[in-house]
Amino acid sequence: MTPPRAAATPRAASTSGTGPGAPYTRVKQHLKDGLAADQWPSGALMPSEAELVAQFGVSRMTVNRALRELQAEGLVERIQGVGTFAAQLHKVSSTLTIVDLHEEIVGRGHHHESRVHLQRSEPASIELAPQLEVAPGSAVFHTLIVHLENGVPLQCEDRYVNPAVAPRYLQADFTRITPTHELFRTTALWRAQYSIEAAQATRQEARLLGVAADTACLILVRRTFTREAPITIARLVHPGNRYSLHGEFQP
Amino acid sequence: MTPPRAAATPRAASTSGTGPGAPYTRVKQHLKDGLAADQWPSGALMPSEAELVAQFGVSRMTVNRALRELQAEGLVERIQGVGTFAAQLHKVSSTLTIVDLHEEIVGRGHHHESRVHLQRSEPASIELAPQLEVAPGSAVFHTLIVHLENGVPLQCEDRYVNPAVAPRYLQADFTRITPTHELFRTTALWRAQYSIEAAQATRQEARLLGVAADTACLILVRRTFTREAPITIARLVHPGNRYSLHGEFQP
DNA sequence: TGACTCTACTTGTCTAGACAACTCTATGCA
DNA sequence: TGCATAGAGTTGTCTAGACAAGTAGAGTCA
Repeated sequence: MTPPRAAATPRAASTSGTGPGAPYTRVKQHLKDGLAADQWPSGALMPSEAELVAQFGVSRMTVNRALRELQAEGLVERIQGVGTFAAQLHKVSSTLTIVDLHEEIVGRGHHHESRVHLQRSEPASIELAPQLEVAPGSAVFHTLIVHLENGVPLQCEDRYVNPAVAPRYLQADFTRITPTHELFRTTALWRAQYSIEAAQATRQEARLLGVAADTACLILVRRTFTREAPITIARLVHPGNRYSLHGEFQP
Repeated sequence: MTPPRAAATPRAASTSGTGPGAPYTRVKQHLKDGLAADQWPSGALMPSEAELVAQFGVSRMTVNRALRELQAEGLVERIQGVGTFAAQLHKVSSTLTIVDLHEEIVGRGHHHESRVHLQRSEPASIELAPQLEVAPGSAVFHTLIVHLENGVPLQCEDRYVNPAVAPRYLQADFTRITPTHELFRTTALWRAQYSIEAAQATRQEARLLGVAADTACLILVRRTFTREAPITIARLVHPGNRYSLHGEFQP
């Protein structure tokens, strides 16, 4: 016999039937939720395709697609002839690829909300000006936005934008679209430069994120460029206890 | 160039001289090759599913899978009701390049010193074994090294190595060369997987790094692979206040 | 001219069944 | 006891057809 399966909660009623979207997304989200809730600890055997077919009343191809995509996302590991297992880090996924946070959160089936704390034009400080290659004192755009996933602060985004590259930046409604999305839409990304560090957030950031002032945070500072000029410099602060970056590359 | 329109015998096609592996991988590779050869410039309309079905003599689901995976890889863009288009390559993956710490420190004109705290063979724990794809309890190599830059602890490197891939690993003198260098020299890196998080170091790590136990640290866990098997898993701990990762990518 | 509808084409998804490949366990035999 | 093998269970893949959803263009009508 194959290894014993964790006694699956007969939870058919809650998710089968009326989930949002296509059947395969329902199966996928059901498994994602279970993984997030630690229903299957790392390495545990998950339900087989046949069991999911019975539970959701869909065809095997549909279940197979859901599982295949979870595997591609690194959430599960599958072994032919053996079974499907919960992968190690079901914490949070993000690659260093520049990804739109909104799409990432929604992709997890969760709710994304942006709180815009600042959206205005400011004179460039003496430290900032060379970063954006503008004259000190000339106007630059500044936004300060906190992103929430299901109501929980996930990222504090402090961003300066070069007006020469994105002149209409300030007119966007950042409660509806993210700065990343707006800049992707209006500029031609050519190069990015990033630095990642672990440190304490500033007092203001800690307050905005709702964490203690001495919490270890993951701070990513990213500068992006068109072929000619800097587009933006962003300081992205994640509370370390609920976020981890991960990625993969293949030379 | 176009494969012969083999009649409905599905398996016949796969064994008759055409590319390796499953039909969907053949379709996928064919399109990848075409994209690499600039057969479809950025934004150009690519063959429809129906055309590929006719060309390869496979079912539409098979073609669909190939295209869906290319889309997931960012190589094509698909619009329902319109068609499939060659993508402009812009969000290519980031390179969190694996750098040899020694070269990095020396490159800064500083002095590099390694303190080897552990260098031995151990039985693989139940948690570690699947990470290296070895049997639990079988021997794995373990090194624990602290790297100092100009006498200041910069990184605590806790590393496990798969003996099947690097059988002579333990014979190296790690006061003279780094594990990264040794493994680069003796193995063929194919893929790497990493996760980055901000957290507190363990008590032992804090002691080895000479920092307070509650210091925010940048922790990078990296697993590397040859084409066949895991090479090593390393936990690299940097005191957050004196280190930051940085990188750059250019599509 | 301008607005509308109809049609052809495309992708998105699902189904029910089939066979292949693989792993693990239990059984039977020497 | 030790080994070979059969069988059950699992994932991997493919098929042929179906309907839904979306787009673009041609044609129609006021």
